[in-house]
Amino acid sequence: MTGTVNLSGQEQEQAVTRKSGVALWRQIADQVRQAISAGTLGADGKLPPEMVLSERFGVNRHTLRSAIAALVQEGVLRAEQGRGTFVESRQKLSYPISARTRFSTGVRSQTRDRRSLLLSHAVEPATKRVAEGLGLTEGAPVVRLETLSEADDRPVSRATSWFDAERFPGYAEAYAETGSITLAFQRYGIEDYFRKSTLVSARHADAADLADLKLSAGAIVLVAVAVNVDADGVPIQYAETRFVADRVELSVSTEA
Amino acid sequence: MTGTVNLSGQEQEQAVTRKSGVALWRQIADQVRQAISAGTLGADGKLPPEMVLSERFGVNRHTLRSAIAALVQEGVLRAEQGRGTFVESRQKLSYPISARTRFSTGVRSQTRDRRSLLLSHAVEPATKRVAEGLGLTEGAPVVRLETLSEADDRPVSRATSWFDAERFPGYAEAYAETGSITLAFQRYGIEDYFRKSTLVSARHADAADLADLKLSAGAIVLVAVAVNVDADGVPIQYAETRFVADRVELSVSTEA
DNA sequence: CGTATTTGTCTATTGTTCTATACAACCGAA
DNA sequence: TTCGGTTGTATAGAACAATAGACAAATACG
Repeated sequence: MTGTVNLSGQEQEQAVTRKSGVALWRQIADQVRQAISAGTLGADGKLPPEMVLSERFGVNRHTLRSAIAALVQEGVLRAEQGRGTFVESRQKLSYPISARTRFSTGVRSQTRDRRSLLLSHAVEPATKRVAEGLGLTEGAPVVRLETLSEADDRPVSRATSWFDAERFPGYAEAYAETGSITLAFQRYGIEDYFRKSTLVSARHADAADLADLKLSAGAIVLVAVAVNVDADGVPIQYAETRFVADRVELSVSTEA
Repeated sequence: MTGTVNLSGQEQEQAVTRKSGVALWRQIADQVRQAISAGTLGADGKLPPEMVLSERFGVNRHTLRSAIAALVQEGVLRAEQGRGTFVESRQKLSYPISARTRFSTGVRSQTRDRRSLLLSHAVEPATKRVAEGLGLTEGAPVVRLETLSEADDRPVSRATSWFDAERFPGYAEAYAETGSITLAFQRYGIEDYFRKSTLVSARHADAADLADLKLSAGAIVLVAVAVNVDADGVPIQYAETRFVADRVELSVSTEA
């Protein structure tokens, strides 16, 4: 039985690990960002002075300033000389995952402005993984969509979707015109569809996602690999979505 | 429309970001570990030579060696002088999340040996967050359990659970004797219970979790915050589980 | 106005990370 | 045994991260 156990992992602080791959300023930036999300730091909209925080984390003031600078760069904090450092944005978006999951609709109430951008699209042969997800044979033609979602003018997710190119020819154009997966499906006579399965994992963002999601190196993404099926249970969409872990949580409701 | 888009984010490689908080060797270690999990690297059990990998990632051989050293330390790889570097363990555990989620049972078929350890326990007043989860008033006495789960002698998750101390007096002892949440509940007449909700997020592991889960600094944990309810819908357990992101994925099934 | 508080800038020093080059040790096969 | 391929070790310099101390600039408040 250990003596010192942190209460919950979300309510603790002041725990940095030295000389091990991740710079102190980044560890602190991550913790501060998280504490702001949890409301345990800057609940009144204002951060404690740099001297106080640097002592609390046990680092030099300059190291702490590097962490704050990173968060200012991200738009999480705003520093004003002589006045203090203030919280600029706090809320985490909560994405519901259920049989009726439609990412574009679930978050509508939580944010003012939500947009989806089509970055690129292509028709290509299905890889083994995609073929399995869509129930096709490997090498069958599929439409690939690369999309970016923003909320309040800040990127929140980056998705790659695949569709059966034979069943949904010109899907990319349909999506581009409607700006919605649901509306594009309606053009093919699909009035309703369901989320069959979702695999959730987490990892460091790769270079491409870092750029698209405007993150700094070392940032974490939540990865959701999902299969959507039509009313007959036939797979119609295979998608991998990378969410900015700092801004998003996935809510799995399993009520009957 | 960008021209260069990586196929899926899981099938790409060779993308490190310089001078930004996370050491190159750690970024590479993360990517190699991930590629091994995905089967895109070392599928034949053997890794490409250090020279090949270092060129592929665009770094010095020594930097790449640091990454490999970290993975050897973690038990992912095994290096043999003169022969090469070999994959030691590969599989990711998949944890199902549904109304019937019982973490201890879902993974049984995927692994030979699975154990849960009770690290510590205590009775304490409920924080606001815990009280809300359990439907109690803030400050009401709750039992807190700190547990660690291992599969094949390697830590996979670290959980903190809270229970109503008035309804479940001595719950910690019941758990210690049975080694199971489900069996412990049966002592209080609860034959069945359901997962009401699960919030999934991701973050860097804090110092305490790094130690318990035997991770190196900068590692990522998947965080699942869950509420279990009894047959009447009354909350009986509030839990926060941190999974080692490199070894675990969460599977959300939403079939009707 | 004057003072305390707070963020911003500067210089210097030390330790870690990354690069570069070279060579040793080991394995497997000709 | 010899040789090519591979991992292991050593050394030195460049770039970055962290510490330290001092002071400037802006704000808030009496």
